[in-house]
Amino acid sequence: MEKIRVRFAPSPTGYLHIGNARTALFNWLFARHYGGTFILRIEDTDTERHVDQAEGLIIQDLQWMGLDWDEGPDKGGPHGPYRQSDRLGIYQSYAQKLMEVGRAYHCYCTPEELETSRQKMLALGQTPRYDGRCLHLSSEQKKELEKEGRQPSVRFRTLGDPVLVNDLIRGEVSFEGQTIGDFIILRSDGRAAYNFAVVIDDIKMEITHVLRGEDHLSNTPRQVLIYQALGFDPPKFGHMPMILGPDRTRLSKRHGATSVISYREKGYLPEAINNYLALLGWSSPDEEEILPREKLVQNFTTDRISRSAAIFDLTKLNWMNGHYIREADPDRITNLCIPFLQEKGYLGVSPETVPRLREIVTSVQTKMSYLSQVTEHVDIYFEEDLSVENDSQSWLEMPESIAVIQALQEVIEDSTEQDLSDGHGLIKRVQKKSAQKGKNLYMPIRIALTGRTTGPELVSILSILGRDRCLRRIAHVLSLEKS
RNA sequence: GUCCCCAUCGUCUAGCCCGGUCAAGGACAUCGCCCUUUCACGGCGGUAACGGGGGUUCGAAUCCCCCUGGGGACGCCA
Repeated sequence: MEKIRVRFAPSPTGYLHIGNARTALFNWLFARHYGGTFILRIEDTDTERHVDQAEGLIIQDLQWMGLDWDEGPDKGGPHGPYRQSDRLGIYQSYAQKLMEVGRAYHCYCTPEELETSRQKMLALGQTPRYDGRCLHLSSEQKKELEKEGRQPSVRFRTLGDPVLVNDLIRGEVSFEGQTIGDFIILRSDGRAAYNFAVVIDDIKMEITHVLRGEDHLSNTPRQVLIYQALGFDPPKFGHMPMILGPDRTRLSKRHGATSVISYREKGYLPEAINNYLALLGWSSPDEEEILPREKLVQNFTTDRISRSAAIFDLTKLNWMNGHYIREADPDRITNLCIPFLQEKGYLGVSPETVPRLREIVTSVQTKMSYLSQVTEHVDIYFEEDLSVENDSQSWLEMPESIAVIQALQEVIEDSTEQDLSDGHGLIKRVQKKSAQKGKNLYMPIRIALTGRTTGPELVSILSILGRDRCLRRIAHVLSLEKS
């Protein structure tokens, strides 16, 4: 069997988008499953939309996701260069070849002229397509147009025959030849247009499989035509279902966070992003949903990619991320939470000055869907002035509760710091002293220490807070009662 | 408008290719119960879907056609 070679070809116009991330992931999984080669190629022929930092950001995101490539602009390889802007000469020589065999020609139309003709056809209810007016220009006419200052672009010449695309996911798809107009392969400034550059690159880089979004399906016949005109076999195509927003339109900024980096910054784990994205348009043959990356690699085949578009469901991502957080090593989670705690000002000058940081974070590890939520849960350890919430208030109106809190105060006063780390023993003593048990015992303690009816386990709170802060809070709550 | 793709619970999906084992399975969400000093986690259970209409067939979620609905493409963007 031939060695599989696939590529991910982003254009550096911004952050790595969730949809592109899934494309990258599927290609990577496919390559790794079959022991093939995964190539990163930068499609930067669009100088207008080019963003300087974008390539680096995209590379960072891919690395964060753990999608490593075997050939690419940063590491080279036998089929480089891997940036389209460095390959312009290659495209031009192939365009020249097409001109020589009569499958491409100069077009002198201006973008404005093309736009008006497009509008006209649209108004007539026709498929907008180039009318071929420059195909039969004589050399005199060309000279005239060039005198006007027009720089020609190069158009591929279509023949009107239907085009068959054999798609791994969709099966045979046929396109009417008449609906495909002659399209531009080289712009008037000499840069290659997308449909041309991809084909040339995929040929030169010996790409065997092209897995991409369904939005590219209707481009495919154009590309197939180029392969045929050049005498090459097209690679195998697989057009993956789109990812849509909750309103069933293409996922975009107005649906909220759509860049990988925004999820990273909110504290999503790469394994959760990978796992969730894998399930958008693909399912495992064993029907499992929690799939670590090795399992993903092992189970991934294109025949289990679905055909219908999928809606990006943040709720399920949150569940899955929460799952991976719970499963993760506490030290790792602690480290990942530090930036959020610092930003909130909880860590002072340096994380090391906060004792028991690990216990603090792990005491709330089961409660988070994403790591930035850590601050909402650990405020009880850091905020000095804790207000008493409404539903806690009614507990404080009961004399029994106050008695428990007073008992707690006395017990802690008689305790050492060491005793505080043995919360069970300490609470037992409060129980004896106050003669309360169950909720009536624990709720007042919780409220005295945190001002709330919900939170981490009491024993963690006791030991994390320590003797002094416990006493301060108890005194505070009791003083509220008296006033 | 034209071309192309798609159509199973609210959402992601299994099943469809090779029709009967599907009174349609799982997951998220939701509801209830249990566990539990609280919340969360976890466990158990419930509600919930084959878009519509025609065929073919003894039998259709599965095959065919039409309709409807959704998406994509139609650029000197990728």
